[in-house]
Amino acid sequence: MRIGELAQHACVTPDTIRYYERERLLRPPPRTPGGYRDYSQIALDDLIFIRKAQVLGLRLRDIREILEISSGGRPPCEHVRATVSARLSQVEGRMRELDALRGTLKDTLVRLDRAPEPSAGCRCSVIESAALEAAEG
Amino acid sequence: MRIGELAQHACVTPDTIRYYERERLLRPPPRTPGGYRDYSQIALDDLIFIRKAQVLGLRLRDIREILEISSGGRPPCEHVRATVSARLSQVEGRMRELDALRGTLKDTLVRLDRAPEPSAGCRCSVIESAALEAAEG
DNA sequence: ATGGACATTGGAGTACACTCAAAGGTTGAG
DNA sequence: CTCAACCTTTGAGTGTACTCCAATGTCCAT
Repeated sequence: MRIGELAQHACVTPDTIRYYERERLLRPPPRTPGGYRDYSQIALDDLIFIRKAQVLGLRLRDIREILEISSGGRPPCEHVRATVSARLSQVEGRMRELDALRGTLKDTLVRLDRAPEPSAGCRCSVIESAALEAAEG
Repeated sequence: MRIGELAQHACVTPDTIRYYERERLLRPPPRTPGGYRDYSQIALDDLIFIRKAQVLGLRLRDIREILEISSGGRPPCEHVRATVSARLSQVEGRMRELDALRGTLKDTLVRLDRAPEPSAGCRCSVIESAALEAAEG
């Protein structure tokens, strides 16, 4: 199977497949006499595994580690659990940050509604009056 | 005031100030005979304005637009409102994405707890059994 | 043999806001 | 004079997962 066909089966582009190979997520396949990559069904399974792991929220770096462990013959389930758990913490942390940011943005909109008419020469009273610790010293 | 002093007052690094100049957020200041940047108090105000707008969740690109408008003599408040509002939508969209991802990750952890003992040769039954639409055809 | 679809490589570009390094010039104190 | 601390510029690197390009080569049907 050539790269275009494999790509179609997995709903990715050939560029993505070559990228995964460069990043060592897929092993380099054998080549045809003309130099084309020649994939087996196993390569399709590998590629689909990668996409599934991505859908679960794992990063390519994580997925590479999982694949490396399972190439070593050991089941990677324990590592998967740690990875998923770490990623969950990361996502939750990011959500907390975004939540705080959302609060600030909403508050800013309220203040903009209440703000006096803009005076000439001011940049923006609402931004100027924003709290900024430790920058005035 | 030289760049290091300005940087200290604003709690940023000299590199950041030069970066803002390259990105046209700060105007190029006059130079000393030796070629050093020579900042006024006004530059500090500008820099603090930028940091405040950043704390409010605006991007440098947005802030540059606001500064351009206010250099033109007009108060940028109307534009600020539109910018803040757009950024709020963006943040909320991102939060919805992350929330979905969090759900998937949590669900995966539950399935990992319930999973049978790993069998030799399996990569990871939980990942393998993940739903992946449109990739099997 | 000719044309079009497909493949190859290497390298650059995307978004974002910096951050760092190298190689050199300036300033001010001792 | 010398030394450290500071400054200059240019250019590249960070993280993420691709995406696109050019120039060239292969395959297959006509």
